[in-house]
Amino acid sequence: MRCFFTCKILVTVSLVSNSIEKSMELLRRGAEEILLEDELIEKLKTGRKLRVKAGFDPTAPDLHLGHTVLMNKLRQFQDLGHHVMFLIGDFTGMIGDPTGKNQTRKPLTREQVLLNAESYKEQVFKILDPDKTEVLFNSQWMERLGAAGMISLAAQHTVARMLERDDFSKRFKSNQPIAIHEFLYPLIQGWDSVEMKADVELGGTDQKFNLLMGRELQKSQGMAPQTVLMMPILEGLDGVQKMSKSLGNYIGVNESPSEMYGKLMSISDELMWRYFELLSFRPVEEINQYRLDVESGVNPRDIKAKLAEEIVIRFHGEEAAATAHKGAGNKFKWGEMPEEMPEVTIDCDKPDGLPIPNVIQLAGLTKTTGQARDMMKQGAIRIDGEPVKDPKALLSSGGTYVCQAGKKRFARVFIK
RNA sequence: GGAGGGGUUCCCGAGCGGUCAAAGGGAUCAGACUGUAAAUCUGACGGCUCAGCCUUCGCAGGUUCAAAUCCUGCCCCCUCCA
Repeated sequence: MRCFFTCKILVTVSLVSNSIEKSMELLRRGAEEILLEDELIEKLKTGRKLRVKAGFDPTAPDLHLGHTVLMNKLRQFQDLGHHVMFLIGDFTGMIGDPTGKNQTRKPLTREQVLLNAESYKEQVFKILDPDKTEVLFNSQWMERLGAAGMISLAAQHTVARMLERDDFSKRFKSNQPIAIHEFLYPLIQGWDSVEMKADVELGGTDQKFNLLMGRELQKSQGMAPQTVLMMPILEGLDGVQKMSKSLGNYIGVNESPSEMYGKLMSISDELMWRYFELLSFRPVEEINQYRLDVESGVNPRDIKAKLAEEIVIRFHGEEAAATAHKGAGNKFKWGEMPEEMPEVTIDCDKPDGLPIPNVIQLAGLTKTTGQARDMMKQGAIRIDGEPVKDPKALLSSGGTYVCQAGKKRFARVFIK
């Protein structure tokens, strides 16, 4: 806005700086840290297409909303006309990024990596424009580097500096193992930046060390160091730990509209603001207004519904979002059943029928019959909507029953 | 290569001959409450044909009426020295 007034005086200069300021405003949104910001501004001033890099390990084949935080930022660069390079770390994937890990990762096989990479691409293009995105694999140059190259790369850094890194030093201090190859990971990620001639690299804040390594290596190769833009890590449904598949606290981009909607509605009120900040495309002013609304008594649930709707639309379209709303509706209240539920047929070999705990377990509603028994004691098991507490009660063959374990898990069971 | 410490149920972590399916915490699941929330309270949390039975305490043997606990060998991790 400041620029706006100066425009009147210095027309040519300010036209440029005005658009740069606008771009920066967009790029800064949600970003945790930009190293170095002035450097980025200088790069933008040159007016050339910047080479923007973001790398992904094809370790887990399914993208979740946490990944999209970064994608959204990439998309913004793309919209500003820059060159987005989507790097699939097929080579590094075989090492496993040690970031944030308190133990050594299990390496993936080549087949797994390639398979995951394919599915990655597919999902990524729900957000990025495929025509404007260059997809790269780091095996392309890493294989060519060879053992000798690897050693000279490794010579660029010292153990002491590696141990400066928080997760390494923590593991080191607490006597957890660190395998040698894990030290190679940041070096390779940095080397990718050299090979890709990256002007900017995006990554999560947990990637800081790896991202900065790119700068170091680029400098040592006589290149201008890349600007590093870090996005915060999205918390998972629990609101504490980062969203990740292995923790099971995620919302997958491929999940059904009603699942997605339901999960978004189940996040805490506190977390909702965080999701707005990092996932919503709504203007900041609008989100601030929501906050004020809630403070003055508006039910946070209704605001949360707006968020859920926006996200579902992004991945499934308007129409699906409308249905998601209904489908996810009052699913979790006692007495109301979802329209759709898994149907299961169970073979019964006994003349009297099957005990309910066994039916519940066989229908996949609980892992074990013991768990089903425990839930029965608490009145959490319902058959056709009626709580049943007797673990010896039988369901006879030939009948179809709506079985329910807790509020969320349903199945329509036919007993043969 | 040498010396020492350690591997317990999803995770952390007690136990160190019987009363141990194994304290406590976390995570998880369920019930109440509620806004499909959080917080809180309550309960469950190895498996089963469940008032009983079966399988677990790095792995394999052994001692004993009885072992997570004692002995032997092996595997793995960590620390210090070289």
